[in-house]
Amino acid sequence: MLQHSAGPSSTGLAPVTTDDLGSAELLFKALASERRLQILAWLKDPVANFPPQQHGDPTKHGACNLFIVEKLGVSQPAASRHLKVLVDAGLVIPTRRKGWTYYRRNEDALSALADVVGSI
Amino acid sequence: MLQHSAGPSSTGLAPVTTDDLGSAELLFKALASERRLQILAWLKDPVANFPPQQHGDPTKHGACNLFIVEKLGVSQPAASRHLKVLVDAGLVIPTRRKGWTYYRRNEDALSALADVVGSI
DNA sequence: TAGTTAGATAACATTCTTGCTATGTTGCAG
DNA sequence: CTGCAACATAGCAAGAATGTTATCTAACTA
Repeated sequence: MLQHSAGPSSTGLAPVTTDDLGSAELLFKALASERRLQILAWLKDPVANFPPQQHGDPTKHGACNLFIVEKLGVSQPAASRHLKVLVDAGLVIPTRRKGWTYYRRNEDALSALADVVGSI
Repeated sequence: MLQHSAGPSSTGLAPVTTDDLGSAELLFKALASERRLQILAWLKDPVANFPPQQHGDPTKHGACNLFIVEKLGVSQPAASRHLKVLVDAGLVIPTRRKGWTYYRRNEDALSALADVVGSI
């Protein structure tokens, strides 16, 4: 079971109720940032968008935090907080392995977004 | 910040390019507020959600500003600014008639949201 | 013309967001 | 154990968001 920080639920999937304005707001807030949208776009294809990783499978666990930091062009803590926003919204899944942390898209949550938008 | 100044277009339809992170950010910012989501939800059915209007056709032009202000429970200027954010994002269309202003959903723009979300 | 009403704008305070630097914390290497 | 690398957290400053009250403008009405 993939478990991490203080996500809204222990399943890693955002508990989206299509008529719950509060959780919809949380999702939209996470998306309301060009940097975070950029991260999500990059994570669509980690292999193409990031340097080759020696240590983790990009297609399986996602891109290494370091690469995201570097490509974002902001300080490491700033990037870290952006990633936390995405993780807290359930849109991205972190994996800690050895000394590194990998991030990948949560395609289930991203698909569920369509329902949320459809309910607006 | 991006350019936008006047309303995105005189047609009332947002110029959404699905791969433009900037305009997607603008849309999500507009949606990243429980109050504004609430307004959009109410405007789905103006007749059901607002008192009867003597002066404008709710189904045609939307709900009167006054009713939205009152139902939101915030001051008139605060509600006015929320509505402006929605209008600027192209999600809501204002109609000025006589002394009143009516607001209705821009269903075209709201439908286009699905594409934006699908492109994330 | 004067008064009233709808609604936008101005000015301001408070809170949230986002950037930074500095410092913890954790795990691997020597 | 000691040092280093990866990354999270703390603390702070600047800008944006959101609320307020006060004011301005436009249109209707007496």
